[in-house]
Amino acid sequence: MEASFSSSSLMLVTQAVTILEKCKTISELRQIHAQMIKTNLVSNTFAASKLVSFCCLTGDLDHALSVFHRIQNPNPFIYFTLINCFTESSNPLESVYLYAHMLTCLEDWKGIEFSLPSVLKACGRLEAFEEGQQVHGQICKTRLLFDPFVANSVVRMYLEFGQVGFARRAFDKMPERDVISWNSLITGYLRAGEIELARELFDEMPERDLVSYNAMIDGYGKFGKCELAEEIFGMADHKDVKTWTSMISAYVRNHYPKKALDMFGEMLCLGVRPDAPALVSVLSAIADLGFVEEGKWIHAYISTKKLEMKTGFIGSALIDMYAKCGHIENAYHVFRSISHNRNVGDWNSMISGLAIHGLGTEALELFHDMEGLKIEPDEITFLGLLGACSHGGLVDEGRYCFKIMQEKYNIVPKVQHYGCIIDLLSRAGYLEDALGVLRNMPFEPDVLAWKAILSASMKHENVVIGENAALQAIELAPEDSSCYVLLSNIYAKTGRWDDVAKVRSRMKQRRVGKIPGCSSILVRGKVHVFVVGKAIDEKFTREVLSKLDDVVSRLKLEGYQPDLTQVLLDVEVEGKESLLSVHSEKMALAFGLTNTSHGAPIHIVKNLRVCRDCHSFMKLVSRVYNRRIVIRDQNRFHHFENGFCSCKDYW
DNA sequence: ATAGGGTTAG
Repeated sequence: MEASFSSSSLMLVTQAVTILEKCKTISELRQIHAQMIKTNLVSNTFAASKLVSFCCLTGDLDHALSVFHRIQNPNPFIYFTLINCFTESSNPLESVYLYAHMLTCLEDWKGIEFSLPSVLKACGRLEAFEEGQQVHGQICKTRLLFDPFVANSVVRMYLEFGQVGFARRAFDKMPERDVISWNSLITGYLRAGEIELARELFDEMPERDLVSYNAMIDGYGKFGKCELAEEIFGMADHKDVKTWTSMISAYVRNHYPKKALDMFGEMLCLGVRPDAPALVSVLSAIADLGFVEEGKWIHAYISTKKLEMKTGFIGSALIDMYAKCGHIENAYHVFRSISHNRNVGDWNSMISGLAIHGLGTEALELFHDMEGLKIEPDEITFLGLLGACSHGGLVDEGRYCFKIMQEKYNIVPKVQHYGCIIDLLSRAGYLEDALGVLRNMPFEPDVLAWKAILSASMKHENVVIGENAALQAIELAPEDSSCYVLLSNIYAKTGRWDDVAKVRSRMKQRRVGKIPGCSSILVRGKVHVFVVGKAIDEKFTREVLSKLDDVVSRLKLEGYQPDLTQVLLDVEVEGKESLLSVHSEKMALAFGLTNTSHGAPIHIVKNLRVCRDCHSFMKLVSRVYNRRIVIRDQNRFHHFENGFCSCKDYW
């Protein structure tokens, strides 16, 4: 039949291919296919190959395969097209079959090397280690190993299996190594946490390109080695937006948000255009700092550059930034503006945002909408929801979320989810129930679980449970100062000053330092930072202390009595009082009162939890001075207005 | 056809 094709059928082939190229839908494709069968064009290798590629493009893989099996002399390229497609499909096994088929059917193996990276990738996706080794074996027996793409793909496959040792051996046996071989292995080591080995390779490699530096910076950042990341960053002569983003996110991850923000500024000065990942990481730094002005600038930048909010993380990063800067309405505004293209991350950011503002009911409503739209929640959604219930004191709702997460959505709770539910129950006063969950969960209780019980015991004045929880927490995290502080709080509260002293000396012995409380406030575009009794910029200290004196006297007229129960030291009442009155958030507030216009809201960010005395102090100030005060503490927001706090004194 | 950066989380 094929032999009888003449110049006129060649025209038919050309025609068919032209039509195929214009074809848009699967049904059109099927019509063309039918036509090709009628005219026997399917037996023409070229036309049929074209048909196969178009089927692949449209994702109709079954169809592609059935056409393929009728091709009389398939060439390596058509195998390559199919293998490539199947590797990325839900059925990567087919590409291994096709590979075997190819080896037996093709007489001339020229061109098969193009398929090998895909076949190796398919083995990786199938977690078929032995098959992968077999393919590797075949490669070693041929000249294929001299193809850099093939040899590098072998390394890549072993890394995907998590077999760094095998990858290293394949790397060592490569006849030639190019920069990609080195980079692959370096990233492999970094992902496996072998950062020293990665560095050795990095130092050893004959030539480096940009990717080598970027990979090292990112790898160091992910393992908490900011200084080393900085070293590599300094070594890189050329930097692109990924180099900068790697360094910025290293800072973000290791809680140096200010450095991250400065680095972003430097990048802009050098004329490097930020793309979506760069903006997302700087937004996360800004969220940490609570610098809403900077955040608004980024938001405007995104709008003018028309960067897509529907794909990727831009939407959720913006929502998170506004929520963490205390502007929950702006967060909601962004959330609404992307109503047509929301992904689960956008919902999660909004739910968690509502949670930290104590808006539990609103978070639950949002979840309800989400369910209505059939958007599949994930484990982070439930962390947000449980947190929302916890902050809002919604015990039954929290229990319900914990239940449906498992029963309706088949999500196996992680230790964090148990932590949330323990926090929820204990905070609401169900200390015994919380202990029950802690004892029965399929994990060893971690520090945070015990700390949840501990702080709830403080709140509900249960010394016995509290003391035990504190001891457990200290056992698990002897370096964490907050556990000692809470334990000594318990003793202080019951007047057990000897025990307070013991805790303090144990802290000294173990060289555990108490993290100093620290509050910051943004005034006229500049951030001012305060610690107990002083301003970091010392020239403000006197002014602030004297203002604070005035405020305290005025509040006392309104019935303010300092709550001394939370001061740890065994000192005279007067000493306690003076210590309490200069807590960092009070300092920041006093500064805010004098330096912002009357009636303007005051935003403060604090690194620790706000203490009970500061809390009642802020409530009174909000009424007496008629100011809205927004404080973000370690865990959540407090909105003070007209004598009340949004947390309803439940925090 | 093989190598590099991003969100939400007790």
